[in-house]
Amino acid sequence: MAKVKISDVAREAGVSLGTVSNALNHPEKLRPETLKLINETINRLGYLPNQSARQLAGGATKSFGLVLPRLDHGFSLQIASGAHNEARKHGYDLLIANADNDDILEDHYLRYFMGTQMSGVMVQPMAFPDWHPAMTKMPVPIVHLDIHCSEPGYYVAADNEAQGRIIAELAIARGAHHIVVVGRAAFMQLTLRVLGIHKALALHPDIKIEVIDAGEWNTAADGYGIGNQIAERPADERPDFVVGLTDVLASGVVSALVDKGISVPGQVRVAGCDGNPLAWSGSVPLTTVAPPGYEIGRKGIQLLMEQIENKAPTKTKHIHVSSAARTVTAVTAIEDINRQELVRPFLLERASTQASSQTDATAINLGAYL
Amino acid sequence: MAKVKISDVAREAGVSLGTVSNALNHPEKLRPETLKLINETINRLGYLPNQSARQLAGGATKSFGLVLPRLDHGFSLQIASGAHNEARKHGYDLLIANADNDDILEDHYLRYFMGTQMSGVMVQPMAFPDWHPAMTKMPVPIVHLDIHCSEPGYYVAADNEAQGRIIAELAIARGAHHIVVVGRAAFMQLTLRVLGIHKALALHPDIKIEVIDAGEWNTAADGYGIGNQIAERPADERPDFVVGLTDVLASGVVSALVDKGISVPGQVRVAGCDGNPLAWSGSVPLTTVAPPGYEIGRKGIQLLMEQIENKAPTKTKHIHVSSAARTVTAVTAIEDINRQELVRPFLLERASTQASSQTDATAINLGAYL
DNA sequence: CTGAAAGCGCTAACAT
DNA sequence: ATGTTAGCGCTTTCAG
Repeated sequence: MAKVKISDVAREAGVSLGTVSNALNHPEKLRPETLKLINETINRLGYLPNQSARQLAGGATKSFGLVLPRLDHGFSLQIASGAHNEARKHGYDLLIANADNDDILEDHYLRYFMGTQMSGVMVQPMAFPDWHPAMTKMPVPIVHLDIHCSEPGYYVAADNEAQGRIIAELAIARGAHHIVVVGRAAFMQLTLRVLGIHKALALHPDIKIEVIDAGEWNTAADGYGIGNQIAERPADERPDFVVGLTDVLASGVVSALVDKGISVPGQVRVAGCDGNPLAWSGSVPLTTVAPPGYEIGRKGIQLLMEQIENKAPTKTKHIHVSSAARTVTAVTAIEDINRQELVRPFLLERASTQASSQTDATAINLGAYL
Repeated sequence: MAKVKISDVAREAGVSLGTVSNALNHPEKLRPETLKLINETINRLGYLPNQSARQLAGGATKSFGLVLPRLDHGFSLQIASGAHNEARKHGYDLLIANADNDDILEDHYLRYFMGTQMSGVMVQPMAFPDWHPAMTKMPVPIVHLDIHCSEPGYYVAADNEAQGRIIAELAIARGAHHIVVVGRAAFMQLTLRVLGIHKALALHPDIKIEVIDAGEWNTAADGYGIGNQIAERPADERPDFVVGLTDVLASGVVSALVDKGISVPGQVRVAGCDGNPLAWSGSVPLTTVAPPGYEIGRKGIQLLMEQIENKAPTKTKHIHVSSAARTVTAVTAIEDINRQELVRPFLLERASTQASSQTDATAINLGAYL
């Protein structure tokens, strides 16, 4: 129980405290034999450097914090994975906190990380983040994932316009003549998807496109309703390709269609648009466009590194300003950068749009999400 | 960038430094109005307590560390989830580190957490852990997950014997007359599974049981080989139920059987035994017995709490023993407890053993792993 | 409630 | 190459 500390090691090894510290932080400065002696002593005593003390004294930490909204979604895990690999590559540790769908917890961990003198923090914010203006000008580099935003800050997100474009291109490739886009473009993201679809289709004036902007919440039930409506049309007015702005919507459409005896993908192909894993679970595995979590995580760390490196000059080295003059508002010196990185999503084609039936749909899923 | 510190808050709020500290740690000791004033100032200045300093000064941390071997396996995520919820319930934070299948990293994070003055640390060790004897008597409560071990320490794992028993009971329920158990019981875990199977079957002397202990690595290829061998037997010597000691093995068996034109589960039912998600991806979704990750995570935190509470008396409060006498070997005072908790696994029945074909196999998967 | 002061264990100068 | 020392920011006394 008695904690072994650096001075114990020094005493036991018969060297000075500073030497042990050097053995830990600048081993190259020691004579190999001294180093060896010290390391042996460290192991013998089971000494563990007190990280808190190191950080307090040293400043830097060489570790990043990542706050995730949940751990049960492949996308977040991909982010964690990409972030971790990139961080290790730069010699940094990555600590992950699970906000568990709770925005208070999210905030809590965010502050915790910033207070731990992490070198940087990343967060995949919960839906509709309510930015503390303070957050923006925090003393620690921070990157927001999976979200676009015009506020100053660093953001990495999937390219929603590309998401739409990709799905439209698939429709074209599958020989669609009449496409119906389903869903209420209530948020920026969805609007961008619609935009992408239109852009891709602009090159194909022969293809008929129709947007059904019904329902308010983009629920599966909304999708089901729209699917029903489509099913009841005379065959020649029926689309041959339906795009759901979200996968939930699309899967509702599939259910309705199948219930009405319309074959998917035989008579109508259906695709979602956001890589939601639930897309596996329906009766017909749903084609979708998944955001590349791994890349987003990687990119996020890269932006963190960038901030760290640019900021390097800011050496606050023992500048003993008179206490009175220390007006904290000097903080505004931070440039109000807005940096947004978009990462291209990728197509996950499954049974709901396939030309011929294939059996390996599940394998594809696993590759993408596990 | 200039970090706001507690003294800044004190000055701005016109109170003393100690009062701000109290506002943070013992708010009940302050007059409500002072508290409010201080909190406002804290927000206004964007003050973030330096966690490193707090820990250094205060000792405790109210947070746990969890080292996971990987983030891409449902089991580990379940652990994380269960651990997180239980930790929050006790008012603790949970920080997760991903060792990424690298035992050096695992060790690194373990030490990191211990050095961070975490209140406790949990680890789901990589296969074949090579216990540092030191680890056992660390200054921080530690719990090992997903592993049995007779070394002193705290362990929470799935009940492997139950795992075998459950699968055997399923076989019985499905009317098996001739069961083949496939796999090399190379490790304790697998041996226990076999034991469980035998125990369950002991009550049914009419059922024929056969163990094929082939291959050395329990690979899918091994399973395939055994599957082939089974397929080639005359129909009356062929088992009607095959249990793979691991899912990988079982899926190899399924492949071989199907390739030889033997229907699964029509002619032969096959089940795995360890809840590996890959069990979804084969041509026939595989029945398996999954370890209850969530429960294991929960239980782990409970053991941590237990250690913390028992250890409470150990107040090392400023006992200024003479430096010379401070022999570190006093550590041995820790009782060499060996505490093992077993958690019962649960059956995930899928197509490979089902009586009638069902379609919701995927839904079951999602429920279990996402 | 204030003010002052003693550390917590370590790092990074600065000497030697 | 090694020893010495001044903090890092905070929590806790303890006496007003």
